[in-house]
Amino acid sequence: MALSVALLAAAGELTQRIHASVVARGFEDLRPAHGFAFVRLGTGDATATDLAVHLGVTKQAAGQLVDELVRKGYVERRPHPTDARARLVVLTERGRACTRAAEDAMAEAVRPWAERLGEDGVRALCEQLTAVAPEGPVRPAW
Amino acid sequence: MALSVALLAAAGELTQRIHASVVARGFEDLRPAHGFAFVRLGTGDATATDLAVHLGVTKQAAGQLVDELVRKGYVERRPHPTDARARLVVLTERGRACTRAAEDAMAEAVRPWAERLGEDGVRALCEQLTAVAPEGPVRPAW
DNA sequence: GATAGTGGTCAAGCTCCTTGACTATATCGT
DNA sequence: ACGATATAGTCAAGGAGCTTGACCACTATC
Repeated sequence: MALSVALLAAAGELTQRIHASVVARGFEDLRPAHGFAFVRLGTGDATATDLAVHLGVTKQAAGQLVDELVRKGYVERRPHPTDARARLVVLTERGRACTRAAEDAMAEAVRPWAERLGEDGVRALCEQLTAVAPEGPVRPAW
Repeated sequence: MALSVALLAAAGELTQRIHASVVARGFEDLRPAHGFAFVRLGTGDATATDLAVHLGVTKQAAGQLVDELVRKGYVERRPHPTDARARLVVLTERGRACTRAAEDAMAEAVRPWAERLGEDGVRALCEQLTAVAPEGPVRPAW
């Protein structure tokens, strides 16, 4: 019980820290939700529909999100190599820079834990957490 | 880095499980966000403004949330004992029943961890997580 | 080659939250 | 005591982000 509450509170705090750090590095026009999109977009093989599935929203909502990220210069659309209906959504250089900032912020945020748990402890904790959410990082959606 | 991702994913998954369980017990007109409000309301001494601070939203938004919960029968407003401007927001019996359902769901969701970590391990993990978010459970807000 | 399925877009509407303005009560300073 | 300032709450209007529904273009299946 208390563990659940602590986990949710920690996740909320972690999200805010990451976001604050990303904003501080000059990416002021993003919200925390965009980070979850970037995780999927990072592989370079995502379509808008893939993104919709990953985020747990409709494909229309995903399309609007992509529009916004294109307008702000974080991603661009490219023709899909094998499917003329689809369009790949890939990160621009700015998008990759933002991704690096978020990764740095994440590493920074968990540094105290890493020091306390040690490398093996972190890996073990990671595996336990992953066991709960095997599908990878989806948008929390509350 | 991976730890952050795993933590966020676990929190999202945990939220969905708790919500699904609460809905399954007959509280179908609530969203996960309401749970964060119930945490603050449980103490019985909360005003709408207290709730706003706890959730990180404006007092107007908190007031609308309270209106909704009153309409659905989960809380009721009472005059504040010492401040004629303020009104206490307290859980009804239905509200308390829902809180118990959520607590059960939380305990259920972390049972596998409890078995694996042991009582001391859970407490230690709890403390580490709490160290990151000392303010208690606030709404994640992404 | 007809038929059903999938990727994407357009349009309308809804929900929840915001900002701004306002009233009533409380608190503080002198 | 009393005026100035701060706080609890409400009303109103607007906006961001999501939804549903309809639709077109292309793909896959038989």
